[in-house]
Amino acid sequence: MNRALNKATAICKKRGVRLTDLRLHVLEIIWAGHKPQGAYHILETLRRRHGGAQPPTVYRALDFLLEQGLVHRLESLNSYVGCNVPEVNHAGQFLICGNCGLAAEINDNRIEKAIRGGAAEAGFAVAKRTIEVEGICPICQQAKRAAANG
Amino acid sequence: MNRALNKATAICKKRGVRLTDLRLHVLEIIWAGHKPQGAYHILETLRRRHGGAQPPTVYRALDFLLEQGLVHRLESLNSYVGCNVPEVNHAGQFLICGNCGLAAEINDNRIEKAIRGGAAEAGFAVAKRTIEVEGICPICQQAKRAAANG
DNA sequence: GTATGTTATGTTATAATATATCAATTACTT
DNA sequence: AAGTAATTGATATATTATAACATAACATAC
Repeated sequence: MNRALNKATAICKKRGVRLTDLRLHVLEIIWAGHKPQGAYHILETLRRRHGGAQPPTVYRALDFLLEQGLVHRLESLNSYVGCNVPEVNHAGQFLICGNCGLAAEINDNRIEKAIRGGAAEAGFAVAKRTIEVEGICPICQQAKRAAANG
Repeated sequence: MNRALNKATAICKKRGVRLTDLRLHVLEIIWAGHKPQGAYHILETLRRRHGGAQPPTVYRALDFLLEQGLVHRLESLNSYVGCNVPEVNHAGQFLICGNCGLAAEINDNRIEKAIRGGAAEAGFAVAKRTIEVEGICPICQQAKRAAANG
């Protein structure tokens, strides 16, 4: 997490954009959550240190962080998660555990290729991809098996 | 569209589930729209023939239609679109035009395979897939080129 | 054909997510 | 320091979705 925040600071400096206290704080809240965070949950947490925060406060910060690729938005959960590789522009592919709520970002080139291929066949110029797979993560699978056998 | 409604009627009969007037009406509104329809837009339209309709009226009908695979939900648009192949259980893959708003469903096996592969490598048991690609459809691309050249 | 359970709908209220708008402030540039 | 642009504050409201409870329609057994 600290690595992520340091990386974010460095990237913004390099790009000449301003990672203000507020924005950094929102990013910190997202990372600290370990799971995708909803905007209003972020708002609640933010208010502990930032009294008068309102929905636009959070959404603006999120907009900035999304633009800079520092977070991804999960469309199927209406929530936001930190990006591990913000230095490279990419479309996130997510595996979301329906049991524990964890969202793992993967970057599978075959998926990316397959999507580009499918879109190309339809003559479609791709701008943005939303790839979200919901299921059960290995840890929860094992826990369930253990519970069933115990 | 009539074909889609007839197909839906047949499927529901076969499955022993009730495609009531209300549900059929909602399905009809979705197909008539030609584009993904938001729940509240559906509600508005529904009220023309069904006076006291309320949000739950629509959402319940949508739940039913989704369960039966007669419509898909587009997570990135919070909206709903009819399914052309409701007889087979499948995950929809969508190409959404950011210009004209049309959503084309494709069923590319390479994408499906790539996703299964990526998830399997992570030990993830897949339950649901959200594959939505936003971009520009061929028709709008051509229109734009024409406008640029004209 | 009436009781009974089940499924579907009506009705009211509210939760959850997101944006518009305009004013005030802060930071950057010269 | 003045001018400009970017950021934040503040209020209101739009949009999407569900909770909760009452009633109606339908099906089945008796």
